[in-house]
Amino acid sequence: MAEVTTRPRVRFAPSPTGYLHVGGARTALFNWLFARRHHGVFILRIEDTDADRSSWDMVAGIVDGLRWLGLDWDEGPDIGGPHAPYFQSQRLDRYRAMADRLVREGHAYYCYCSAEALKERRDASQTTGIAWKYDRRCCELGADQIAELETTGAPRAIRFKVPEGTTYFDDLVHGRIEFDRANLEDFVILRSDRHPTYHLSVVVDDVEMQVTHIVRGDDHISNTPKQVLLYEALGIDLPHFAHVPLILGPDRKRLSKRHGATSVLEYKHLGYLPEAMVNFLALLGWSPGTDLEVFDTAELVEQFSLAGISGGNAVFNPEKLDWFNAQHIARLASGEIARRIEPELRAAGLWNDDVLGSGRSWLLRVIELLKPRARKLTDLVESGRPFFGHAVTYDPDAVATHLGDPGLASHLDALRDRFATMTEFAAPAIEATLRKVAEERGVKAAPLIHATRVAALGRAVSPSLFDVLELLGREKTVQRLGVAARIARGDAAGDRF
RNA sequence: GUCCCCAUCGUCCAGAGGCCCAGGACGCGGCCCUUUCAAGGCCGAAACACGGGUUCGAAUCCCGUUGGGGACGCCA
Repeated sequence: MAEVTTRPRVRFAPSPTGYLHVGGARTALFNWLFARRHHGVFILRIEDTDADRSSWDMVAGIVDGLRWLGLDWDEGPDIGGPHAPYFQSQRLDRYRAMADRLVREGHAYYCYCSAEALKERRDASQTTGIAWKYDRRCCELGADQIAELETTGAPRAIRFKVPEGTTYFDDLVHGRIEFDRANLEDFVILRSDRHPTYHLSVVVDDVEMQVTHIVRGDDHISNTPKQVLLYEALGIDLPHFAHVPLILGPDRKRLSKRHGATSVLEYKHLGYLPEAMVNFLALLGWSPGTDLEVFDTAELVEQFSLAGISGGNAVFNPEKLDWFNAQHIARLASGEIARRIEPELRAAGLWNDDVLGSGRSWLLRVIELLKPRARKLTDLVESGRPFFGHAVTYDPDAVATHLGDPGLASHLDALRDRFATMTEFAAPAIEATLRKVAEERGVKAAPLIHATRVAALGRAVSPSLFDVLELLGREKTVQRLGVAARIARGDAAGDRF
């Protein structure tokens, strides 16, 4: 089973639920990576046969999610394509025509059993303990019985007539999978309201859209034999199937809302980079076969192969996602980071239009300094606050441990005076000055450094203090040192917290 | 219940009969660096579910058990 023939055509076919969840995102990603890797076509198709919910609004969440991840499609509802429309709800006539043809050719038949009657029989079989399967009642109807039912105008659905025997298909991730058709019932392909069921619509669309590889979730394995039967009845060669394992929550249950964030867009708002999300998702169930793990999207495209997909389900590991995010932030150019956090900085009232001009390089240097310790973009906004804002918010614990000693006040005053008068306010000189002041006053440098950090930023952790002060600038440093001295004395405590 | 899929460290993966007393990564512990916190470097604890085969040899092949997951709709 050759994985790739010529130019593969794959599709991502979500139901319009309003948002793209993590599992769907990974399925879409695998399809996209495969298409891009082999210069094929990635199709976006909306499976909304069930509903009147076929508006573009309903798919907006999914589309936004895909766009955020950078997964672009070559054919789809918004851009059209040679097989438009890409909303199943707009293709109903095709499914009906196909269902009618299957009846005509003897592969399907009308079923007049009502939903209620079916339920009754199903429930009855439950008590006997025998697994329920449609009893084929309508398949065995005589011509006169059918004629009679037709005259009463009874609603009729169309069922596919499952032949005896065995059905198999060669799955690209699982190998050959066989099903005894005795376990398959005559499934409905067209409801009594003439709307298709999933089995019919996927097959019809995949055939018409010339999909060559069906890459979808594991949960579809048991649907596949029914679809294989449909392909065979239609006399059409099977596409390749690749069923990818599901993503599970920490409790090993299928990932769902109760596991927290499941919409990819939520991750955007939590400060994750799309390239990190893509990287993480790609390696959840797939491996390039090497020890490397951090890849940008282009590298992923280059290495992707369906053969590298593993067969078992994967548990979503948020800590590892965080790590990937940190790795990608560290690799991102500061200018790009600035561009991405601008909205957040603006929203937090921390954006100074200055940074578009003369302050630009200063902004980039601040980001450069903060970058290595950020796991999320939101960390950058948070840790950047004392740099961008004017007011300092003092962490009470930091103040208590590092500015709690009133004896510190005079040292801070001395340091402030020296900072105010030293010539070049740059990191090496700042460090030399501080150490000198400490030495002159007979105190260790460490406590003074810690106190100065709290003075400058209001918190006990930060990048190297001397770099921090240089970027903060002499003016703010001196001013904040003054405030800190008053806090140490106990004067200013009341209005600063 | 029936059918199907899966089974290597807590988690994600590598391993396609000897290279494996099992390798990488996250997380965890320790050390180094150091003004704090990260980053980085080094070290460490941590797994082939179980039982039978096959074979000179099995994490790798076969069977069974157990465990986990999925599907059993006129949902997709």
